[in-house]
Amino acid sequence: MTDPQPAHEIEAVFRQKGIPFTRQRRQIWDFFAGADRAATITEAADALRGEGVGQATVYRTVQLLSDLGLLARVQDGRGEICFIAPPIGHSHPLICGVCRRVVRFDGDGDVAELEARLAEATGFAIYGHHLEIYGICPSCRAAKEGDHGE
Amino acid sequence: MTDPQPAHEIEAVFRQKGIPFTRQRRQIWDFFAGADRAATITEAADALRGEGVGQATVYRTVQLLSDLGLLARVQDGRGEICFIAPPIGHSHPLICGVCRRVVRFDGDGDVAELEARLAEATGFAIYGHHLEIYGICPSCRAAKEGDHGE
DNA sequence: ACTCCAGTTGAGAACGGTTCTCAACAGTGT
DNA sequence: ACACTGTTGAGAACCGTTCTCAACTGGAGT
Ligand SMILES: [Mn+2]
Ligand SMILES: [Mn+2]
Ligand SMILES: [Zn+2]
Ligand SMILES: [Zn+2]
Repeated sequence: MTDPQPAHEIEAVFRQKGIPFTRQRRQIWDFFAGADRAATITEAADALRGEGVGQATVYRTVQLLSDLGLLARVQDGRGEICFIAPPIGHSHPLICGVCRRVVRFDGDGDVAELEARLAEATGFAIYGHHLEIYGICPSCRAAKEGDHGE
Repeated sequence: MTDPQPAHEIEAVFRQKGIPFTRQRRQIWDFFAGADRAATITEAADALRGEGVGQATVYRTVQLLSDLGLLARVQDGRGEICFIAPPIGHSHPLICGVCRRVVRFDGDGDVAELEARLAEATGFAIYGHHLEIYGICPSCRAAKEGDHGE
């Protein structure tokens, strides 16, 4: 439940919509799906530069995957915009502010009541939310304590 | 409780830290505090261009105010990065995806239990969160229905 | 197999938001 | 008045992102 969708399932989504799933698109998907932490577009472009994927294609494909709901945009501890391949279904990221490792969770139960109260109180028609939680992962905590100094 | 802090209270924060509260910094604060909706840095720079505030100063000051926790970064319906002057105390934004009007609320009660569960389950040391809720405000909804078409 | 064709790709140019430079300026203390 | 420190802003530089357009790809039709 925390593993991202394999490429062949993504390919099915593409086919169903009549969108070609090219070699480059697979490589870009694999880059994000294979990472256990959030990555920036620049990092993806750099990693795939030597693999026969142009940077324009990386930008275009990240945009495409985001539009299809197959990539989620988050921000790391320093406010950098990163992307992650979410697992099947709806979830939210718990992000390590140091190494950007991501653990997904489902927090909708907690937010649903809140949204109902807000809709009632404000008259807004609520259509979405954005919830990220930040922390320091166990291994980064250990590394920090090993660090002599604060 | 939903009004932003007046400039003289901000000035007190600056003084207490020994940071000059210049004319330009006041103008930039007033721009964000006076708006009832999220605004981009570019919009602030454009609005203050003729008022004797350079764009470099706008960027520097938004950075400074954010560092001091006096401005919050959010994103609008199209993913644009905007800033808002939060009211006294901790809160979260409910943002209209059409006009970017912002209503603040306190959702920490709902998130606290979730965070405790996550800390327990993952071993992360949680230090913060980012929660935004998106909707369409009553007036934009009315405008949309008045619109003939979907 | 050959052609057709709409969609995709990538090198490089263009673009535009953000940051940097540095000389002028403002404020404070002596 | 003077020195000193921090701020400001016009313009240049920077760099991440988007655009251009010719070459390419792959599927459909014949
Ligand atoms: Mn959710
Ligand atoms: Mn909160
Ligand atoms: Zn970590
Ligand atoms: Zn609205």
